[in-house]
Amino acid sequence: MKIKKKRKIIVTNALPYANGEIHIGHILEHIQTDIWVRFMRNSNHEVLSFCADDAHGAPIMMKADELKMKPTDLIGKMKEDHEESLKKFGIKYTNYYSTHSNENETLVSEIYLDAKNSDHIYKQDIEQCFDEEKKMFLADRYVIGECPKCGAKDQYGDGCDSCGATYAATEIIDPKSSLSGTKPTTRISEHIFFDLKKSKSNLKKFLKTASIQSSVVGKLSEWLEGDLRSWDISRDAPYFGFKIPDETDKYFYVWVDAPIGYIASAKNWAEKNDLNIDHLWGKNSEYEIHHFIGKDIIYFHGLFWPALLNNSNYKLPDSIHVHGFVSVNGEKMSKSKGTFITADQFSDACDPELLRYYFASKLNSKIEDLDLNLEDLAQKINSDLVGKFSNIFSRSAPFISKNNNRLSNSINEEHLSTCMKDIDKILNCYENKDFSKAVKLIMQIADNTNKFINENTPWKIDQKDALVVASTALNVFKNLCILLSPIVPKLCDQMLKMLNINSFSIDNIGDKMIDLEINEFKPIISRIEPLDIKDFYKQEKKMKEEENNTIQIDDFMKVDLRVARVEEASHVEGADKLLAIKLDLGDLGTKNVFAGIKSVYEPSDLINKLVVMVYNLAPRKMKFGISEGMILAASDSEGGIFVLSPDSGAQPGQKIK
RNA sequence: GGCUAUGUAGCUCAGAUGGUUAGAGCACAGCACUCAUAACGCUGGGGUCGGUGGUUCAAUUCCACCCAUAGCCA
Repeated sequence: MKIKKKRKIIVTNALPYANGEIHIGHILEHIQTDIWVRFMRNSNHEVLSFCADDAHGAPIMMKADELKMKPTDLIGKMKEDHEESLKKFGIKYTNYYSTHSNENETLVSEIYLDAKNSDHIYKQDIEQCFDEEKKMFLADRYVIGECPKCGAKDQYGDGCDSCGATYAATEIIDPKSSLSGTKPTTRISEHIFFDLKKSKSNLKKFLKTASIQSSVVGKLSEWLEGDLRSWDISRDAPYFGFKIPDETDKYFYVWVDAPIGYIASAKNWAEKNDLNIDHLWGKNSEYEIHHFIGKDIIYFHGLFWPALLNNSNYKLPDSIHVHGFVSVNGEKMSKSKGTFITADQFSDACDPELLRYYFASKLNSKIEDLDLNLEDLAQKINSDLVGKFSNIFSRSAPFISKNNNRLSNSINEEHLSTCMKDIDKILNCYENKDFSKAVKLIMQIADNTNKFINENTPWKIDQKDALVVASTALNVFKNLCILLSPIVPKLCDQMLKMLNINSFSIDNIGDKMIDLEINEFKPIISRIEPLDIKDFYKQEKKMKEEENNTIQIDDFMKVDLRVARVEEASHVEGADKLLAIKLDLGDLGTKNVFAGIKSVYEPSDLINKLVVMVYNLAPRKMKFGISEGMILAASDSEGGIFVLSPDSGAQPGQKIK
């Protein structure tokens, strides 16, 4: 292994939007980033990771309105939920912040004014649809009507799904506001633009120097050489966002403050740690800036963002890592198709770490979509993690156990060095985000080691020699744990703990475990059954039922309630709370029950009282005898026990319904 | 509509700067083993490499067109 220079790295993830839950599409990106971050840290580089909730924009304003909440309350709750969901997948950031913050507002103003002072900002009137009832300008997607080209109905204001035409929302025929249903009027408004053309030569330079996948550079160059339109960065009030300095009722478009939110998150952390943001992100910072994003937001990160930063005090990204989308069982993720899976739904149904392994086993550095195939997932976990990886420990353990859990004092060096030959290749794959290749190579080592055990048949030879075979296998296993730890950290941590090792550093790969005591093996991961999409919704359905807690009449009718007369009542010797009660149920005869009402009622108070009894409750054996039902009483944590009593006239044995 | 990516065994993917029988893992079948969580090992069946046409001595690999899927069109 080559000793590499320690790098200083800042990593960001695309900011989850604060109007919905984290879903497994988000999770793919966070897992990709997290694996890379963990690997780089294990390789002794310094890595800071920053993320935040993207908290501004019209959709959030409207969602808050719909839920009758203040936008700030909505985004506060969302941020908590998002962090909670990510945590379940083992994803944690150096700092997870919000774009709705003082730091961000300051930075946005600063960067905007720098752009303005360097003459990249201008104003221009534009025509826009206006909802007279809601008193607001409408984004194109909130205008619905007939396509002006082909006449297709119910098309959005920005383009036609049917014929593919693009047009302005003001051109649409018979337009309606999707907010109020009214016909929008057209109004003129002055908007503020960022002049992208002026950044063309700088952007060209940026594309040459930054480390970006070639196909992304190709796409960006194509845009760059095309018609570089200016970027409309203002929105009119009402809008949930930051006010533009020196303007009235003008707000920054959410996409201006979103990427600046990366820096704001870093700044928030820096200040808490007595550091200056310039040290992290200033033009002369030693830190490499790496953005991980999905292919849908290439334009923003590849053109607008560096253009905006050019005239600021902050450095441009060193690298942009773009990934594809997630599909589920071959279908696009969609709520209507029932293939939409949220992070929480997944973690309720399946160990989240298994998804980390599955995604890793399919991730590469290309911008390809990745299909989550649930049968494939189970297969991969069962054969790789259980059958190959964990199996090495499991099948070696009995021989070690026979030696009081002490490893042999010599091992098969030849096998060990055979297993080391691809280590550098594996580390390179990790660094280049070719996780699928890394996983493949790691599993090859596991395969070889299982074969090694097979060929040496430790069950047929002397215990002394068997111990050497098993100890050799465990030495390889320790390395496998370290190699897999960025992908499945929890699993590897548990495995290494059994080996009394607590470092994931790749430096430990060379170390040998000889004549050491380890802990008794316990199986940690077991085979799983393939999941069905429906499994993700079961839990939720159950929760909903519990929440509403409504029952059908049939459910109620299952409980057979009867009027009963207390015939006898007495203290129970040795019982602190119970009274023994004999109930008269008319034609139904008598029943004996115990009731926990001693603290409030004297037996004599109860004689001849009419009460309500659950007649068909299964008899329950208690310390003092069998209770054949229960009588109903009201109480809560505030205290009180109030036995229910039917009005006089009710007859013992009568059904209550 | 334009652009981009993808299309290789039942599944998930690798690969070929054009050249003898196209690879892996899983699944399946047979054999074997019993240390291991019905795990591991060996052997085998299975593919006109999305379609059509072209360039070439030779294409699955290059080119054109088409089809399918996904995304982007700020």
